[in-house]
Amino acid sequence: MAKPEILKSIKDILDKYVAKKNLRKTQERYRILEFIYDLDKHFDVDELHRKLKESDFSVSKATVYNTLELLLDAGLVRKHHFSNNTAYYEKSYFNKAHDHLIITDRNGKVEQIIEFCDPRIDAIRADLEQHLNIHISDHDLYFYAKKI
Amino acid sequence: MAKPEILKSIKDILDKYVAKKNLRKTQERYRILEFIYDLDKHFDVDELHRKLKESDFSVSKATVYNTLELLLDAGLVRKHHFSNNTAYYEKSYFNKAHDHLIITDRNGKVEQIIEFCDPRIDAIRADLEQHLNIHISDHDLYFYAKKI
DNA sequence: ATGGATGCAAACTGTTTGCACTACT
DNA sequence: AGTAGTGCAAACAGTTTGCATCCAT
Repeated sequence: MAKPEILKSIKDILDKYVAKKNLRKTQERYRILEFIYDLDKHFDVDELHRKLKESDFSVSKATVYNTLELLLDAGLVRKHHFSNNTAYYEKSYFNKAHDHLIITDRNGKVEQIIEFCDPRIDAIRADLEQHLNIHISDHDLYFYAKKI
Repeated sequence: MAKPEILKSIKDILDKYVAKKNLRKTQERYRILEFIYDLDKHFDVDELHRKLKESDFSVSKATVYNTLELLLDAGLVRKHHFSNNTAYYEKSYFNKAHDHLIITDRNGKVEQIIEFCDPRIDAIRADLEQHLNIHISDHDLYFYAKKI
């Protein structure tokens, strides 16, 4: 179970987001948010949908997609595309920006994800922004290693 | 049209690859390879298939997929997953390893791709390899900026 | 009570697969 | 001649969409 103060903070963020956008405070949105913050690794939509079903709270896949989209926009989750065609998500609050080392098996299936954070990325980013006179909103850095 | 010496080199690489793997030297493989090396930007499978059809040489989508897989394994093309569920490809020979700045419109649709290369990535990679005692085979670095 | 959100199923898109036919070796 | 490779269409997986129903406001 996520720590109570974290739970409070993320609900608060969702409250504000929902209020600002004039959306409704549905059970689904809050339950899915809490559920995600109880997970400790990256997950795909199917996995989340299945685990929600296994828990007491079952929702449709459409709602999972909708809610993830909303949480993404609210900055409460991050979305990743590793080197296959499935999107992966992870909670993002109290979980500072980071990069990934993806370890796959021989077939390219994701086996393990190691997170790290390196300040040199921000330096590259700053240089790019200055050099091209643009604003970079985000980045993805993935290193790949194959399991022997 | 790609420079003749480049054409010669890439055909040579494919020749050797095909010979080593005991595969056949089909028209399709060589024509698609040449075609890709005439393109100057990233492309997805659909685009390549369409452009091939528009040119004199039409092949099936299955063959496009098969051939890209083969060229990928031969090291003649690179494959990317930007922040959507389509795979993008690009020629890789005489086109040194590089990273990407993806500029999208408000809807997240890819508008422009700027390539760059920064040695700091290799430094990060080397540190990771040493620290975790693994071999990193590859990496993807994408910076994202939205068109105003 | 109103209409935004959900659930379900159908549609869609990118990719993979199976099988008859073609053409390299 | 033998069989890897191709073309086509059907199957698949992940995601999106349409519409009837439900429930937060």
